[in-house]
Amino acid sequence: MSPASRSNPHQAADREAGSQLVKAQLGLRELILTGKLPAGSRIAELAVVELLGVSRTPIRAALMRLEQEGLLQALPSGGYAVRTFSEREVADAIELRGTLEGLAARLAAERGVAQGLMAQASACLDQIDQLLEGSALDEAMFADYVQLNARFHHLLAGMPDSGVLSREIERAHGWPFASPSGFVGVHPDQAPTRDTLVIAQHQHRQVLDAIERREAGRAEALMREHARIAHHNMQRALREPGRRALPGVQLIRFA
Amino acid sequence: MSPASRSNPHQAADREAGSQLVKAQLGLRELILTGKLPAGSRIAELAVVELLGVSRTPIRAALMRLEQEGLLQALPSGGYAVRTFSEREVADAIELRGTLEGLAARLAAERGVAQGLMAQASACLDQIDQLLEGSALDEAMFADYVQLNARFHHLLAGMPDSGVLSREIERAHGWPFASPSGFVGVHPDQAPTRDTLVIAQHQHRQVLDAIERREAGRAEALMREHARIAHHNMQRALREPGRRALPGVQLIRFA
DNA sequence: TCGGTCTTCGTTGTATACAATAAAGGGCCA
DNA sequence: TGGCCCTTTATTGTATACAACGAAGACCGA
Repeated sequence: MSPASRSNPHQAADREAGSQLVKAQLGLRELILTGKLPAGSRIAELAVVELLGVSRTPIRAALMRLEQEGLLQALPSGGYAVRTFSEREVADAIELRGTLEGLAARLAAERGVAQGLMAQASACLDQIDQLLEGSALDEAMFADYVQLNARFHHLLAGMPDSGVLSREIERAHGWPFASPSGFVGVHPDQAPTRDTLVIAQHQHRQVLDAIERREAGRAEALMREHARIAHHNMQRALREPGRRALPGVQLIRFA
Repeated sequence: MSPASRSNPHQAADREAGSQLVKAQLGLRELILTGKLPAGSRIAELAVVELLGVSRTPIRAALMRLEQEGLLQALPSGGYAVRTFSEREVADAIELRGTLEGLAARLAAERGVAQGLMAQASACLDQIDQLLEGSALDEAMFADYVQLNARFHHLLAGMPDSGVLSREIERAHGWPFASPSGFVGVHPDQAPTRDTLVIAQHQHRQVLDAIERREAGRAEALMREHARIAHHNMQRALREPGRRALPGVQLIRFA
């Protein structure tokens, strides 16, 4: 029995959890982000086979996908290594995301957005408001914020109704630290201050307002600036002592 | 013998031409762009095996890559289909490229560019000037233009010295019609007028000038506007009678 | 003792066999 | 004759066997 301790790969339970490829992709992602596969190290396929209990074929497929996503680096002699990022590359990734989201906001303003979608986005922001009005600043609150924030950014990416663009934005979100809530740790120690979230939420509102008023240039500029909060959060988070808790930070090389 | 008429896959001749994966990827790309695999149709892996003389494994890898590139669409029931594009999706892809190249130009201006790289770009533009000064408007001239133009855009993508960004720009160039010279057919009939090329070249010069003077905003705006030439060329080219000669146009659905 | 070369081993790229699903066609019943 | 179900077939997802390349170590010679 080679793929270690696997149940029959074609049973219903496995299909529920998705295909072997999905299992491999999620598993690999987790292994990388949690640092179980050290940053910069080469990845041996057979090692992953033992770790995940999936045969080489879906593992190789997952490796290819993660390389496209940018988490892995293809080695010239074959195989892959866990990619590391310079601080500047992280900043570039954030700037890239801001630019793409800015484009989305501009196009949304220029083209107009379906009523229902705007309502969903607005409702999402209402929920964030409620969250911020509550006095709790605990783990659960930050976890909720991360989720709602991700939802808002997802809705915004869909507003221009452009498959091409929304796809690229989702790609940009793939980098763990470039994603909208990348540096919003769930532990209060590493979490940004409440004021930071208030500022971010203000920008959310203004962007939606600009889109509604069809003020394209303003919408774009706001989204760009909004992304820079992540850059600010990064600089703060990286200098904190307990930063290991943030998933993926160990992928960043320091100067 | 299953992979039809293959020479031994591990002979030197094959390695020269690159791995089987590269062969499959390039071959599939060609089959799609030339329309031998009809737009919208499902792709049967075994059919491609016979067409390219490569086994299923590298073919599947190539299919995955082309799906990431955006030329193929993953079907929910498994497998892939040749993706088709609405006219608006093409426009979006061009706008996306312009935005990314605009970001590159802005960052280049903000950060400054190595002397050697600027010199290369400048020399490239000199060559285009020479081309336009010559009176010939034949196939060879357009082919040269396409090559030099691609080179300039590639150099520009590298100017911010950002692996993250240059990679995304190259991705955006992957769409055949969104690439910088996408609608510059090599047949004079479908080629843009000389004046169009003169305008484009003027923008090239101005962008370089803006970057040199560290005028970031101007550099960005110029590159965005520059990409819109492609949009203009598209609208012209799509209404021409002999447009079949342009590779990839058959992927575009009309309203 | 050091350098070079040869060998061996591990790892990846490729091909193919197998299992399961989805679609298509034919047959049966109403 | 039309609709539904069953069977059959084609095609994908997965596992694994095999071949070649690259790296590390051992051996030999100087």
